Amino acid sequence: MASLQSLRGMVDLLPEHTPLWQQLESTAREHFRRAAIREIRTPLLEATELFARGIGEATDVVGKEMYTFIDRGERSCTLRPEGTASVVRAAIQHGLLAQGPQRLWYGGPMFRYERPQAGRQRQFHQIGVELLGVADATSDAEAIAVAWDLLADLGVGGLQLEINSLGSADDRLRYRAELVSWLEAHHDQLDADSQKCISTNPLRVLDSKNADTQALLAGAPTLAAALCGDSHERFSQVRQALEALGIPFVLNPRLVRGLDYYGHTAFEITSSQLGAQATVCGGGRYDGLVEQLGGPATAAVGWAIGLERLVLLLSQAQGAIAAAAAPDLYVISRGAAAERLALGLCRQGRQAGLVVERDASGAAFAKQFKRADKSGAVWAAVAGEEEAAEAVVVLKHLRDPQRQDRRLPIGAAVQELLGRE
RNA sequence: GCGGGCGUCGCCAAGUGGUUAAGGCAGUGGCUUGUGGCGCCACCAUUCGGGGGUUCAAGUCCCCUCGCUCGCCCCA
Repeated sequence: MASLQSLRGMVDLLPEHTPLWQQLESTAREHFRRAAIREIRTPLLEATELFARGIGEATDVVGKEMYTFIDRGERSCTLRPEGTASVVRAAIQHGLLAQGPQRLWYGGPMFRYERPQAGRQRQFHQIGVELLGVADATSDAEAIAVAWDLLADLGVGGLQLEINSLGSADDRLRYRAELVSWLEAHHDQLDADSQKCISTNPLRVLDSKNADTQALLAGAPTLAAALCGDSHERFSQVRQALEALGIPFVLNPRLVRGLDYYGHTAFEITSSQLGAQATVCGGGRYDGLVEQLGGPATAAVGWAIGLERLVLLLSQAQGAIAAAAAPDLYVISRGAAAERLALGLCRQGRQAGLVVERDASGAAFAKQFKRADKSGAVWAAVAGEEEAAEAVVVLKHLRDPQRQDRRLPIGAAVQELLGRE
């Protein structure tokens, strides 16, 4: 088409799709409300430095996926590629952390310049939870439980929770050195992508999708073995808490995160019903981030759910969700005076709480009745020249041919329908 | 950034080089000058994402380009 199109990776959600999104969002809101987690809304646009410092300069997200530009004030700005950094920035900026632990959730569009594929767009939507100022292992489990219960309640099938411990910063530093020397010793047996990772982000080699590399890694030093006693103990407490909650999980010693701020607990919830992009929810602990962004030392744990993938799952699981409700009343009119009368009826009906649709086509009555029928409305109100002259409308039941039509002034017609609903 | 698949009406979709590009859905008008759901009739792509080329002849073959899509990387 030569006509204008949306930008690559930027999709329109048409009216037939928005009900599912609305249902999903309202279910999430209800879960957060019950968990005493409050909403925070931050700007879509932030200083580039926030993400560079928060997520990590060396990550792919910051290195090659951000929508960054210089604004008219010569500032480098970036459309948020994720939500955590903004939430932490806002918490620091407004001194929320001085008021005790913060239980926050956020939602909305995020932007990453990637090649679109199933379940991945350039403008995509996340909903996420951040628990700031909580250091105990049970909070990790609580955060996971909120995500797990939400997904289960939405009816997402084939869920699996995978967890791992990335250990403390010291643990990772030590392990990283061990791993790098091992990887270098086996350099020639690795796939090309993994070879490139050795110098930039060696831990990522662990979850390579290359089968040969995975087989080779069986002999590599493990992250678990590199954890210090405290880290081990902490991870064990998280697992015990999950067991106590009855939330099933599998240990995945190869699970690592792509954002630099994570440490200790890392987890992903995947669905077997998705294709290559199987992760619906990802998160973990990030005890160093608040301080790194200039705030007080604050322990924290959080996660994000990708809504596009969720919608993909839900739309194939339950088929198309019920479309918007049919109107209570469909108003048919013809002729200038009748159209004015019909307009007034619509307004009164709506003010009274009815869902009212008006046919503004001025087409033949037969046509308008066809559309009234198709709209799914139970009642139709008809106004033509005769009715307009008497200031009444004809109320007609569209689903029961036995019912008599009634001629009523518009106020009485609205009352009549309210009584019957 | 790198691979594979695909691109014919708003949607689905025939069409395997030969004169006027099936059909279905949706839409519009009518049969029915003010009463629907069924039925019937008519209308609805001078054009096959765009641009070049090959050929007497191209939606059908070739090249380029754009777009969509799936996967890699990475991530939710």
